[in-house]
Amino acid sequence: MKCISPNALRRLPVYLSYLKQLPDRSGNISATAIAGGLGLGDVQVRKDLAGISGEGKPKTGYNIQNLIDALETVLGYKSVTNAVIIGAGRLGTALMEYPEFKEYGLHILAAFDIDPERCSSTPGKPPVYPLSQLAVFCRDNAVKIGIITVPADQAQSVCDRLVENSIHAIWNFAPVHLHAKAGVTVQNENMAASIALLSNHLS
Amino acid sequence: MKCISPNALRRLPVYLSYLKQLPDRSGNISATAIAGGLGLGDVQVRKDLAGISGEGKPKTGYNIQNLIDALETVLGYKSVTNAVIIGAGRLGTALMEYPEFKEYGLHILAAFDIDPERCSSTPGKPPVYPLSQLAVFCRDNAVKIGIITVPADQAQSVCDRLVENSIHAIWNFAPVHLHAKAGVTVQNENMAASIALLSNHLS
DNA sequence: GATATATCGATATGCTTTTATCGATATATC
DNA sequence: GATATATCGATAAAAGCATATCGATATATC
Repeated sequence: MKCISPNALRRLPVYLSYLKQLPDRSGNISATAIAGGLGLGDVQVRKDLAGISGEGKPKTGYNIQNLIDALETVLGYKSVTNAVIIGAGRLGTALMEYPEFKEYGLHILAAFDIDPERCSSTPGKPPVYPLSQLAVFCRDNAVKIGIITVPADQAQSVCDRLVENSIHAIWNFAPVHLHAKAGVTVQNENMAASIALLSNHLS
Repeated sequence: MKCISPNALRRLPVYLSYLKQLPDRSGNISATAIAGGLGLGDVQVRKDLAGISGEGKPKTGYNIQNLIDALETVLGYKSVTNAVIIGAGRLGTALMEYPEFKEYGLHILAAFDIDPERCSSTPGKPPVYPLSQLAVFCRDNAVKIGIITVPADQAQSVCDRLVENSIHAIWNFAPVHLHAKAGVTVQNENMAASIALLSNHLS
């Protein structure tokens, strides 16, 4: 597989959601049209798509359905990735029920919390287990992604614990910057950074 | 004011939270130490800090408290920016009560929703008004940032409406890519992109 | 069938960001 | 006071991204 640059990878889901929003998905679409619809440069779109599709035709563009398929495959939406949530507070439970995750191939198997009061097992929702069961659960269920929604001061230790249990992809919503050994990807969902960009623009 | 690159700007809040976590904030710290603590390169940290502080001394580093002050000033945490939330659903209400925003100088004045059932006015919480009152409220309250937490299909029209009301900084949590005319910054909080980066790393 | 046009893919240019290198300097040690 | 060391700031090199340009090609029009 060709290597896709991180920046391009971030744009692919944007293309995908744009294509899925189209009223008519039969027929073709050009990179120029996608770029116009999203407010991006046409060359950039073409280059990003060239990396994953390779079936663009001059004058006509790309077959929309094939492009959607290719994007979903590259983005892993067609396969299922198992994940767990650590921290069943307000944000954790909100994410547990976030309907879009299914579309993205992300399957939340369970959540974990130190507080026994939060542990529960409602039908139709992912169960919440005590944190002590994390290690066994990860080993038995091929968990690939750990989602951290604990308070800031506990986040790094939870992160370490996930890494110990062979989880190499971590998605952190706690307002701290986590890091882990090489080979482990940590995606820090940084609200403060977003605010910084916005307020910098205002001044 | 010197211009800070967007990437550097995203790192500044990370430095700030690292410094605030230190057990002892008196005394000095070197760029090398910060870099080590965060898993970044020392040159990068030094360069980022040079852009905002300019008071690093060889051998000793930076005065921690001064650095915190400088970071908070640059990031706008010392001044207050007024914001409104459009969409008082689950995510919207979660953000309304997100305690970190205060720290970041972001003041959520109110939320708006089309559903009258969601409109309310509880003491101690930001009020939720009908969407029809948005224009007047924005004009009267110096609102600078609009936070969008409506469903995907309504997000772009809400965005356009905010722009019409002279709001030039928009923070979008709906799972679509919004865009606006030049001069308006749109920060798309893209969950799908984060998942893409994680699952790409796994494969 | 010839011509025109939209669009692709590739190559090249320019810009931004990161990383490396090096002299200068503040403190510590002898 | 001389020497050693950690660290800064600046400059330079490298890498990564975005944008521009151009020939090639599929379709449409005459």
